[in-house]
Amino acid sequence: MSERSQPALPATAWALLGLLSFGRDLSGYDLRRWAASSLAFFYWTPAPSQIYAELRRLETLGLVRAVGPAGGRRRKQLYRITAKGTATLRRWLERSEPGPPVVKHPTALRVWLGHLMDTARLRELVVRHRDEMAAQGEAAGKAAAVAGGHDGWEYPAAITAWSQRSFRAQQRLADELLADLDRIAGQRPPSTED
Amino acid sequence: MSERSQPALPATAWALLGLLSFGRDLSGYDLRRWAASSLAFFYWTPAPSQIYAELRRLETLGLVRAVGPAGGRRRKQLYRITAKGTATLRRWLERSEPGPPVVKHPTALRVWLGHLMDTARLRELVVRHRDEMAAQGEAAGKAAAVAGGHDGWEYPAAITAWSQRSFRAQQRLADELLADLDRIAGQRPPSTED
DNA sequence: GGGAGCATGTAACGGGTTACATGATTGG
DNA sequence: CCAATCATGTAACCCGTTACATGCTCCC
Repeated sequence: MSERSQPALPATAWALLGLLSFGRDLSGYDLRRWAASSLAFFYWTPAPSQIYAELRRLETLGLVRAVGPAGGRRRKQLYRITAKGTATLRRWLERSEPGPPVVKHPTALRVWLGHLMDTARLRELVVRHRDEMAAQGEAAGKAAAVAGGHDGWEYPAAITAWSQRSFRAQQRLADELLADLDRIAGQRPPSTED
Repeated sequence: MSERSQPALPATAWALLGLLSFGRDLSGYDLRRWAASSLAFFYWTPAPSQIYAELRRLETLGLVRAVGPAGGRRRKQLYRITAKGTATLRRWLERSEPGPPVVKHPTALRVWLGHLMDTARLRELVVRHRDEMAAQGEAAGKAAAVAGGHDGWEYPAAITAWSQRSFRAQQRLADELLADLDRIAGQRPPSTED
């Protein structure tokens, strides 16, 4: 028991353990899809190859265990979290510091560099971003509805609802930004104002 | 002129060119600090070592040019964007597709896994997140005020103002999430409700 | 039987981080 | 003169992506 500090696993490992912590047996493929439709809203989706690689590592560490294909005949390797895996994840959640949310917003970057861009194109990019946020909001809403149905899924339901509200907020922010953009575009050209 | 498609530079390169596109001569150190106090709000801050490495690459590509230390005696290498650098950046802004904003939200991840956590600790994490958003909002507000002063900085001013509003929105979202958390915590234990 | 989606993987690459080292300059 | 900050860099590492390969299974 000299394992005082955590094994220092990469983010993918914690994400996968988290997905498995809800008690289902899942394949790499399942994990990818589920991550894409829930984790993706507030965290991130690892590439498939990374998922499979990480699953093998977790297995050698004894944090997950390969279980026989449930359905039967498909060549589909299912994984189940072990007691040790749950304990490790729980310890990580309790002990590690969350750190600040990381955002990387390509559209905002372009607005920031608006002085180098065509104003019409810039505006169009922001409009597309706003529409994208609306679409994401809908997707999150569906995920929230699904999670809300299950017993014991109160937390995923809460966080997907939060995601939905977050996307809606970003929609509004994009609209406000568009107003600012129009104001700037109206002032920039040698205008005949006043 | 066979350079039809972009040189496919990494994100750091575009960030640095962007910082330099405002016309000032900057050192690696300056770039780091300025990135940390503006770009960081909506994009990201590369590690110092990465900045210096990338600057050398940009120089060999002829996109930036080393200029003599302005102040004089300090051992401080300043860089200036070249005409080719501006043209390349401009072309990238016009041609490349922004892609979706990427968020990686460690606190949301923990809420999502709330079933493995102590409710009091979870609540505390969200409170800390909210306070952090408030602090960031203030920082963005200051950056917006600075940018608002300069002529020709309308776009940075707009995007920092947008950042500020974004942080405020996240504050509110965190408060709503706290309410949800309390609701869940109130229901979970074998309660005497009704 | 053939195509669409399922399912798992390999190999190469590089971007970015972490940790560390070094010296110069400034201010008390 | 000493400490703090400024300023630049090296070296090692590895996570994660991209591109590609493979075969299975279902269904028409």
